[in-house]
Amino acid sequence: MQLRLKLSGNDNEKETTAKQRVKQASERKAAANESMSDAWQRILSMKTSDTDQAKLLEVKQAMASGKVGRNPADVQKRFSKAEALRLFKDLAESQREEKLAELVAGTPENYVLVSTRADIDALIADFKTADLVGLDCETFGEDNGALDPWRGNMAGFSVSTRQRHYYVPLNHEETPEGLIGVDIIGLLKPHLERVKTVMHNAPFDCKWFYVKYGVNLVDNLHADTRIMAMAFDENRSHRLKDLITDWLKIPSDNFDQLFPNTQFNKIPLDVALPYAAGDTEKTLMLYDWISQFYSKSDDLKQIQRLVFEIEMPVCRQFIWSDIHGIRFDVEEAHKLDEKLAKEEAELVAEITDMFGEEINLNSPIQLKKKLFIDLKLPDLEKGSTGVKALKKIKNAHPVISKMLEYREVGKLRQAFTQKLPKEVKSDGMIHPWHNTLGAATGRFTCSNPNTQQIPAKRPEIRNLFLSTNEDRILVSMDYSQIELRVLAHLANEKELIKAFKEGLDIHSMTAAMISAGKFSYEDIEKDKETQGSPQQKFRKQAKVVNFGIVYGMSAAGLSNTLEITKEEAQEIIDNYFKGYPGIKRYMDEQKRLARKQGYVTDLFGRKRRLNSDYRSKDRFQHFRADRMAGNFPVQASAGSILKKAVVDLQPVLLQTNSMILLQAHDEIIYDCPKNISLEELNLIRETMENAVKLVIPLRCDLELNPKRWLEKVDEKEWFDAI
DNA sequence: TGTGTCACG
DNA sequence: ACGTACGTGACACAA
Repeated sequence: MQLRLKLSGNDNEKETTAKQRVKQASERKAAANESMSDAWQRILSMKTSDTDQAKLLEVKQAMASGKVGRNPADVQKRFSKAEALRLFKDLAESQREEKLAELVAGTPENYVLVSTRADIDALIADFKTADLVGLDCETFGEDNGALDPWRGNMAGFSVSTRQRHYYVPLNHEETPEGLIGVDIIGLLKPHLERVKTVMHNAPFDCKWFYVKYGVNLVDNLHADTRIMAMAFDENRSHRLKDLITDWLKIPSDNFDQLFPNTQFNKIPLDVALPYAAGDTEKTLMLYDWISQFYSKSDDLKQIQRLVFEIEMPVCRQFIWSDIHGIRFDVEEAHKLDEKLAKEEAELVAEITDMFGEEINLNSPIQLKKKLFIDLKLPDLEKGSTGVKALKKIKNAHPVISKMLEYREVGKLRQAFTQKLPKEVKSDGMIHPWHNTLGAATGRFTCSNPNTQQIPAKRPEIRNLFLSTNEDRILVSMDYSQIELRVLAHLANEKELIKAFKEGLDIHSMTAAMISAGKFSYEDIEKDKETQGSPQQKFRKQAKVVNFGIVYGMSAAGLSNTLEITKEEAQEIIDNYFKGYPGIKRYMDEQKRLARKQGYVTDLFGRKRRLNSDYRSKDRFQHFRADRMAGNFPVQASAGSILKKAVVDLQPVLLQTNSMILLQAHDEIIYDCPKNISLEELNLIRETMENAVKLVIPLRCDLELNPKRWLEKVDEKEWFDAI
């Protein structure tokens, strides 16, 4: 076990100039006159970043205790900060080697490196008696391929039963002789697919096993400790290492510190064993640690139900979604990108012309200088060059509207037409990573790529997403006004409930409310499409208010977005709350609860813990927490309703031969057979609508996109033709 | 690595 | 003294 690190280049080999010789001579003189403690005092009093300062102090201590010493070649020179930092590297390296040696020497008796056929049999025997097995795979690959099962490779995986902890090497540079020619996966597959497992960040391991080896770990996945931890405390780091250190008080090794810039397949097996098997042992321990709390209170029992009845099934469902992926039209994407590139180039030329010089239009610093100093345009947003700020000064100079166009085109290219084709894997599909419990509110997040932020206003990007094949169609179903419906239910706001029950246009309803008697609901409805009418203006404002109120918007905030005075904004808010007194009551109650209990909950018992925010000395932080307290139950309940729907949908998906491909908070994109019947689609729709019983009904809108996302086909025409 | 900007619900 | 709309992820720039 020897890991070698590249040593930095040898200074002596460098050519010495006359100037350097003079400098060295004076340094030698200085060095002769300066004691080490003086040198340290000098160095430590220099202006240094916090991390460097910490490093320097560590070096000073290590030198004092003789752990590290000056390089003989440097002794003649004056001791410098640079030399001290070089010593830190040496120190870190020797500590690392020490640590690795310790790790290997301290490998527990019940840790087994699987290196023979007999070891595999022992593992299988343990599988047969294990109630729960911890599992974790180690991966490697060029260019972040270690995070991508469609590009990288699995070095091996670890398995923990409660008795023993195994590391199974699959693709290490070092192959145990006893495993040459042995079909390890083939032997273990039936057992891996049968045991109940627990993993930390299960989607990662499940995807690797399925994509690389066709091993299905999804169906028997019992628990994901990352999800358990998130439900237990949404406000902290959920890395296994951090959870183990903070909750179980067990120190844990950090891979990057132990193996800087090293791929896992290059790691000697005697080190890989304690490191990898350590992780699965800790995963099991973390599982047990969290589990013991579930019986401690009703709240925690509710959290347990949330995890095992909602979160885990949803997690499993979306692992399949991501593995399946969504087809993407690379060719059309390139064409679109070329078209946009032309537009962009023209805009850049025009803008450069108007600016009189070439600047980087993507640099806020350069743009700020150009607009507010060179062109002396009014700076109304504290130096911001964001869309909002630019729109305000649109009339001050013709270049502004060009800038806005450039921004739009540039964004579309860099974030979508340039980026998305790179995400297409060898199977022609985009495989996003849905993190089913990614947001503190319980909502999903999505990455690589984030399909939740594909432009919705311009159809051309969504149009690049295709149905899986000729026999399948895309279907999208989105909950109509789910957050406002949830708010009406939670707040028990009679007017809002009535409006939803009668199927009224909710924004028009609010418009009538904030017009304070000037217009009735009918007045607004009659003229809401009339360009420039006060009715239309009120409805537009009402839409902003309906959303804003859920976010805990203040008069200042509303005046900003509506570009009205604070007084006018306050009046709108007052009218809103006068019209919907239940909402005011509800929001105040949530704040009160949050301040009293330190948390608020959603319809499913999901919690948002805000006590640390309220402990802050910063009063702004308290107001922020108040807004979160008001917003959380609404956002979280809506999100949880969708998750409950996903659980309820499982038999329906089987029955209708359908798949879920994507999710965007209040919307699900399905892959369905081309010959799916209207009755079957309605079954899916009704399952979503009936996920929970609220005082008002939930409604889902259905859209058929047979070939391309957002390319709508009329329902009636489609079924008549089929 | 942090900041600004902007895409989504 | 000030902040003044919730929740995200991705990119380019600047340090």
